[in-house]
This record gives sequence, structure tokens and C-alpha cells, in this order.
Amino acid sequence: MTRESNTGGDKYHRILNAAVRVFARQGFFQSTVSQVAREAGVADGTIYLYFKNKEDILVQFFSYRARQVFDDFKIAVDRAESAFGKLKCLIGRHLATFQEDRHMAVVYLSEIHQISRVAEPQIRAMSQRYADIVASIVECGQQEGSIRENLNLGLVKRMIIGAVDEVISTWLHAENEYDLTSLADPLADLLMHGIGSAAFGHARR
Amino acid sequence: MTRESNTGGDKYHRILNAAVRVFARQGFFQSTVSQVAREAGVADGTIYLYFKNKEDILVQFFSYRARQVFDDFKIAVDRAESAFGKLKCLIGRHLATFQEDRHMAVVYLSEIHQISRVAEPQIRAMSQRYADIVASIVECGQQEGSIRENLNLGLVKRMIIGAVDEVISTWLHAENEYDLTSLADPLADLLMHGIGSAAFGHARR
Amino acid sequence: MTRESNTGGDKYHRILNAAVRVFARQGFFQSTVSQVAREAGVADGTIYLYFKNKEDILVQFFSYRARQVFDDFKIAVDRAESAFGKLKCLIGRHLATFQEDRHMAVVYLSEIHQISRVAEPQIRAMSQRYADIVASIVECGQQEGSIRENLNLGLVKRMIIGAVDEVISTWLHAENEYDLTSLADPLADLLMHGIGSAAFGHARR
Amino acid sequence: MTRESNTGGDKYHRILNAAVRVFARQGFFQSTVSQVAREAGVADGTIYLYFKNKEDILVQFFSYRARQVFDDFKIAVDRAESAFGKLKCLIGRHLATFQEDRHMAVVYLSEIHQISRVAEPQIRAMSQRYADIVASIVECGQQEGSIRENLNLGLVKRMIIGAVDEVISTWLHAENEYDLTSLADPLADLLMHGIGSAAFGHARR
DNA sequence: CATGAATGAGCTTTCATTCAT
DNA sequence: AATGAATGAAAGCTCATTCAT
Repeated sequence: MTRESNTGGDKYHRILNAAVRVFARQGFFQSTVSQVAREAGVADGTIYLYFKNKEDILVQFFSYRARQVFDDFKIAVDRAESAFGKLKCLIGRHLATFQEDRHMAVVYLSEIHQISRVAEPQIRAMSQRYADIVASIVECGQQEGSIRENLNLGLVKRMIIGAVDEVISTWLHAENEYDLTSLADPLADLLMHGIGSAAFGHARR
Repeated sequence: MTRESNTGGDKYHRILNAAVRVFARQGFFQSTVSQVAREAGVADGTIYLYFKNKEDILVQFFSYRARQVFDDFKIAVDRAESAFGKLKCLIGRHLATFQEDRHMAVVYLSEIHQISRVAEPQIRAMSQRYADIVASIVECGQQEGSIRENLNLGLVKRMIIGAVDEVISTWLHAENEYDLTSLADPLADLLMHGIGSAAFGHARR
Repeated sequence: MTRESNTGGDKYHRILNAAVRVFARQGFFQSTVSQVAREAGVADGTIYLYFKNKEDILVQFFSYRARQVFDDFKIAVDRAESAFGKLKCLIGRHLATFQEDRHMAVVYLSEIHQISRVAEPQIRAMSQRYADIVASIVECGQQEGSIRENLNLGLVKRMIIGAVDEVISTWLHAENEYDLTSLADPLADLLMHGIGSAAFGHARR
Repeated sequence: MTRESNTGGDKYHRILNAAVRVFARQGFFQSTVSQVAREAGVADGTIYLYFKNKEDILVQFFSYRARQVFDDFKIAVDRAESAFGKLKCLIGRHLATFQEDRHMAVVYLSEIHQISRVAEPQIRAMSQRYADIVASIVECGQQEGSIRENLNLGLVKRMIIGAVDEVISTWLHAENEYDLTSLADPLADLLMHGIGSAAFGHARR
């Protein structure tokens, strides 16, 4: 495919970005292909030169945009030395990216919680990628002694991504605007040390 | 007129339950009123004797079924004495309920993550109710000394519900069946004590 | 039919009057049987004990109410001696009756101008009755010398009823209320003497 | 975009004409959009490329076709010198036009006698235009002395249009075909001189 | 490549009519 | 006689997709 070449690539991205804006505004099913075309400034039929059908726009979005996002997470994590630092970097980057691209955040969050997910394979890949990042942080932490042994890695990953997604989701539905990134460190701290007090922390299995 | 009276109440619930099954199978927007009617064993027009329109079915579901669920959470929490016990009860009840009614779980999770939520008021009410429960647990824990002071309550609530929802979501999308409730205590432990090791737990702000 | 007996007759007329009110408000096709039932204070199914179907309500209306109206016209005409007096009585009674029962006026005017008239036979009968009244007035006038010979009776009848109906129609659609009966004599005068001046009146065939 | 351009304009008029035929045959409310589409030889959805909804077809009909008709009336009136001549021209043109386009006649007559008129503004405009034409004829006649002074202009207009509409209506509902235009001069004569005899014409208020 | 008019299947919703009570 | 819940055919309208230009 020659999507990157000349004007063709231009239009491919114009449509993709327009679609994300429209989907974020109204939801995927309540959006029409015509609306996407109008937002992108192209004819309805043009959409079908770049995408197989309406669903394919979503698939491409997950293959192209969301994938990029998760690549950035990896890079962010590598910037810190300690496990705790890496965790803060991961969450910070996660929140920052979604704050910077609210449209993507909306489309991402609504799609991954559907039961019949159009971009199932892409989502599974992203999920696995996130799990790998978490695993590497945990491993790092265990080596430096900051993270405890015998963790259920899958569960840890679910807790972290669930917490982060919920923080983003609440922010999206909030009536007033506020800064999302400022929640990164407090959240990382909570995930690292839990809500329990240190004095009671002994009773671990 | 009360919907519970005579055979009418019967039909109201038959339709509501049928709708949840259909919506869980295909998603709200991909489901048709005809499918709901067929699943409920009534004529298409009958739906409109009990519900204003298709969206109203979802609203009624959140007003009636989901509300009940959150009431049960409160009861479960009251059964334990300690904060940690309460947290385990909350999460245990949460996971058990959703495991018992998989259809509800699917519809609930997909709806609350939409941007234009049909049952917005009902969802906000439920969210607030959950926040109240978490707040009561935290307060209890702070009095007994098991939960630390100076917590961002809202953030704690988001972490907990986010983690639980993500655990449920993963279970729903899993290829193989497994027991959800067995994750309650491990998850409560993680939320309580974090992933950090006790030795490193001193370095708190 | 025992429509006049006991409560049955009561309900028949209640429904009929309610129907006319509803039809007048929204038009026959935009009205529902349920609305008529509600307006009459009966159950939907009750309508079908007194009327074959929705159309039959209109047919009954023309058989019963409108027929009565045209009987009154005949009586009114008989009260005057001269042809001109009779014409004024006819138009006066016509306008008065329709002003007194605005709902009937609306339903009557809209139905008679439809192409597929539900109450075609009844309307034809009324039309014939009106033609007979006009014919009797003309005959009377010709005997007393006040009305000219060689008139196209059918055309005269159409002119008169057309003019009267249009006056009523304009009144119905007017934004402000005004007295309709006060137009009776001026209109009768116009119909009797035309709009031409007396001086130019010679050139008659 | 102008509707006249290319093939689009063609389709716009094809649909409009088809609609008038269908509406004339069955009435507006008893006609379906599918029937109009079939009559026009287009797909159902195509209707909605040219018309906002079913009602809009009627509105367009009144804006475009009926307006044209009333423009022709004005031209016809200008062809005669005397008031009487103008009146005969007006009525002649009116009857001729409606005889030539029976479908339009049916739709026009039934719509203007509804209580909730879909094309209310258009109808009011046409009515006003007719009133203006009548007023100009009367003024002309008063200047030449052929029409009497002190006329209620509005009433005269209602008498004329009412009489003409009734003549058309009777013709539409007649069982046998006959020539409508031949009634123009007799009707004009009746409107001009009334039904009274010349001898009795003196007794005017 | 790009267009956008045209399609028609399929949706939600209404409502005249029936019938068990 | 009277009810009104239930029916299901049929309506208006939308929109993903195609294809001649």
C-alpha cells in the first residue's frame, strides 16, 4: 500500500483522524460514514479507497495510532532506573498521552469494553504489550528488592491498567476540566504501597 | 400502575431480562428491538407498552437491576468488622455478582465506558454509591489504624473500581472459563498493601 | 340498534362527539382511535362495539349529525316569504350552525374536499338536499319575479355553497375570532345582485 | 446546488410529479413514500435526497407548482381591458389550468381545506395573491363604473374563489367527464350580476 | 484517484383491530 | 357490555456501500 506516498498518505491520515474525532464525539455506532467524510473533507466514496468498510477504520486506528502509543510507553519506562520510577513513568506517560489526545482516549476506552470488539486482535496485542511492560517493571523491582515476590503478575497488570483507565474515564466524564497528569505520582504511590498503613503491613502471606 | 401487578409485571421483567441477554450477546447498537421481542417471546409492539423506546430499556436496566446490585454491595460490606475484611467482602460480592450474571456484567461494562451514555444519571448515582462505600471502608480503617491517613479518597475509589472492573473485563473476554471470585482476596491484598515490599514501604511522603 | 336506550345510546353519542373534537383538532388521519377513546372516556375496544372501524365513525357522523344540520336548513328557509329572505335565512342558518359547532365545521369541510371520501354516499345526499333547497328558493324567486329566468340551477347551487363554505373556511383559519353570522346578509346580497353596478346590469342575455 | 442541473433536476421533478399523481389518487395520508418512489421509478431512499421528508414533498409542490399557477392567473387577467373581461379571464384561466392538471387540482383542493395544513405559509401566500388579483379587478371595475362601490373586498374574494373551487370540486367528483372551461363565462356572469332579476336590482342598501 | 448520487435492506416505531377476561 | 393488553403489519426514514462519471 502506498499510503505514505504523496497525497494519498495525507488523505489516509486525514480520514483516520477525522474518524477518531467523529467517533469520540458520538460513538462509533452513532457516527455515519458521511460524517467522517465531511469531517475529513473528502467524498463519501473516498473513504472506501482507503478503508474496507466502516469497521476497518476502527481496526486501522488500533493498528496504527494505538500501537504507537504503547510503543511510547515502553520508551518512557526505560527512562527511569528504579521500579518505582519506571511505574511513575509508565503511568505518567499513559495519562499524558491520553490527556493530549482526548479523542483517542474516548475511542480507545469505549472500544476495549465492548463485548464484540471489532479490533479484537489489535486489542489483545496491546494488552499483552502492557502486560510485558508491567512484568519488566516487577522483575526489575524484585531484583532491587522494592517489589515483593510471589506476585500474580496478571493480576498486578489488571490492577494497574484498570486503575489508570478508570482515572482517565472519570476525567473524560467530568464536568470540569482538570489536569490528569498530576494524578500519576499519587496513583503510582497507591499502587506501590497500597492503601494500608505501614504498621499493619506485616501480616502478609 | 405498578409493573409488578398481574401478568404485566411478568412481561416487563421478561422483556428486560431478554433485552439484557440480547444486548450482552451483540451489543446495544447491534441489537434490534425485534430480536429482544423474539427472545422475550412477545410481539414487537409489546415492547413499547413497557418501554418508551429502545434506549429506555437500557435506562430501566440501570434503574432497576444495577441499582439492586449496588445495594447488595453495601450489605456485604456490613458483614465484616475490619476495613480489610470489608474490602474483601466488597470485592468478593462484586466479583460473585458479576460472575453469576454474566449478561449484566457485559451490558454494564460496555455502557459505562461509552461517551454518550444513555443512562448517564443512573450511572452517576451508582458511581457515587460506590464512592460512598469505599469512603466508609477507608474511614473505618483509619479509625482502627489499618489504613493510612491523607488518602485521596476519589483516587482510591477509582483505583479499586478500576481494578475490579478490569478483572471482570478480562474474565469476560477470556477464552477459557475460570472462577472469578477466587481473585477477590488476592486483589484486596494488592489494593491494601500494594505491590511494594514491606522493607521499602517506609519511604512514604 | 338500541343506541338510544339507556347508557348505550349515551356512549354512542359520547364517542361520536369526542371523535369530532379529536378529528377537528388533528385531522382524521392524524388522529388515533386511542385518542378518541380517551377523549370519550371509554376503553379502546369499546369504540368497536359502536362502530365498525375508524372510518365508520366518520360515516356515522355524516349520517347522523350532518344530516340533522341540513334538515335545519330546510326549516330555516321556510321561515321567510320572499326568495331573498329565504336566501338570507339559508346562509344565516348555515353560518350560525357552523359557528356554533366549530368542530363539526372543520371535519365537514375537510372531508368533503377529499378525493376518496369515506362518507361519499352521505355527502352526495347532503349535496343533493342543498341543491333542492336552492332550487326551491330560485323557483320561488322566479314566481315572484325577483330572480331571473334561464339560470343554470346546478351552477347557482355551486356558487352559493362554494361561497358560504369559503367564508366558513376562512373564518376557521383566521388568526383572530370574529362573528361569522354578520356576514350572512352581505353575502346574500352579493349573491343576489352580484358585484356589478346597477347601471351596467342591462347586458344580460 | 440548483435542482435544475444535470440529471438531479430531472429526478426532482420526476419525484414531484409522481408524488402529485399518487397523492391525487389516494390522498396524502393514504399514500406511502414507497408508492411515490415506485411511481417515480426511483429507490425509496432517493426521495430523501431531494425532500426532507414526506411532508416536504407537499410543501415543495405548493412552493413550486401552485405558485406558478397563480402567476399565470395574473397574466391572464392582464389580457383583458374591462373588469368583466378580466373576471372572465381569471375564472377561465383558473378552470382551464385545473382541468389540464387534474392531479394538481385534487391535491390543491384537499390540502387547503385541512385544518392542520402542512404548507400553511405557501397557502396563505397564494390566497393573498388571489385576493390582490380580485382587488385589482374590482378597482378597475369601479373606475370604469361597471362594479359598484362600497364592496367588502375580502368577502368578494371569498365568494369568487369559493364558487370557482366548488365548481372544480364538483367536476372532480362527477361520474361523467365534461368540459370545465365552458362554465367560466356563465359563472363570471353570475358573480357579476347575481341571480336577481334586473327589475328587482334597485333595492340595495 | 476521487466523486457523490443512488440504492434498498433494514431499522425503530405506530396504531387499527382483536379477544380473553 | 366493557375493558385494555397484545398483536404484527406496515409506515417513514437512515445509511453503509457501490459505481458511472
